[in-house]
Amino acid sequence: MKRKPSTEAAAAWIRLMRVQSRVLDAVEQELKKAGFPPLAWYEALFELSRSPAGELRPVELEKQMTLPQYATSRLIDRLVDEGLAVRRECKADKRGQFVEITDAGRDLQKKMWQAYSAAIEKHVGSKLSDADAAKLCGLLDRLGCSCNEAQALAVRDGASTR
Amino acid sequence: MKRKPSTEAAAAWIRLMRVQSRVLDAVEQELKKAGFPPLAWYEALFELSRSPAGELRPVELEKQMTLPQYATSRLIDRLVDEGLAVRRECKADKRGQFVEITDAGRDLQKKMWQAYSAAIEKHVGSKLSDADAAKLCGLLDRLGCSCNEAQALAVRDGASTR
DNA sequence: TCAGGATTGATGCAGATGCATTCAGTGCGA
DNA sequence: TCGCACTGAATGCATCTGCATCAATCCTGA
Repeated sequence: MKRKPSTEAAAAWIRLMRVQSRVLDAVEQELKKAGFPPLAWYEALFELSRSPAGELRPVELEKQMTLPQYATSRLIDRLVDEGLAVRRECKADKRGQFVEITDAGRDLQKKMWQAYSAAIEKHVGSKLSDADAAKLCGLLDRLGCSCNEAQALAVRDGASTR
Repeated sequence: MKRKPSTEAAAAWIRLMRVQSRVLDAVEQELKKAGFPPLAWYEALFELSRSPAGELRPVELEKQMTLPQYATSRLIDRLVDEGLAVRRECKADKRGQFVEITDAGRDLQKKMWQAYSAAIEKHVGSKLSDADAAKLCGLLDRLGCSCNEAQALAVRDGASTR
């Protein structure tokens, strides 16, 4: 009789969990050692910087980053506290607001990309041929109902800014 | 000129992060909806239950689970609070202790496996052929300096208890 | 035009986490 | 056998997270 999750599926599951957490830890550690804030800040700054006017509604940011609403709200608090972004009122919808990246924010995003891209290369790029990386993408996409394209591009586009 | 992290590597990185978090969230949610504690509790109970005497030194547990020391200490606190494990003194090394799983702990571990295995099947098994799952394993292993075998077996062995 | 429901964003609270430190106990070398 | 470095485990503190809830505004349909 076949096992419910096959041996292979179970092994894939556990590796997905373990490997991701190892690799993520490694990358976060490198950022931290370089004196940078957590990855989430980078992601947020990146999303803001690549948006047309350098500003986004919190709701948008939330969607891009797949973060819960309250987490987004607090992340913005921190960015604002550090002068990396500012809140602007939204005339069209008075419930809402815009979050705009500041020059300091753009600057930090670029600096972080140096360290971030190096970490990706070290922990992923250098361990997989491009062809294998592409295969891995394909397999992962089958699990994730596909990351939306915007997100898939988040890192790649960043590359052009270095 | 080639980009430092190739497009493929960057895409693999971002998918690894996003897909893992989606899948993990989904699985954790199902456990929670079924009224169970978090996955970490299962892992700990599983490690304890499969150890020869049903007990482990916190240090061992820590290694199996790749958790920081203080996290292990607190996880054990919670297990003990809920009567799922007990702390026993370690005569051989008075600094240390043993953590022993209780009947209630074994029971919960088995019950959780029902929900857990179903969730793995739903979110991983059903989306990948066994051959693809194996391929995914192979690629992930290249990134993770390989999960150690014990860990790789954590889920699979559990299957035999259902 | 107004009631009622949906959306946007913030926040109080409880629990979890990371970090550094502490304390007890061990074992080795002088 | 003493001193000292190391190991095993707990904990105080600040921060972060998850959850539920709130207030404000918006939208829709009668």
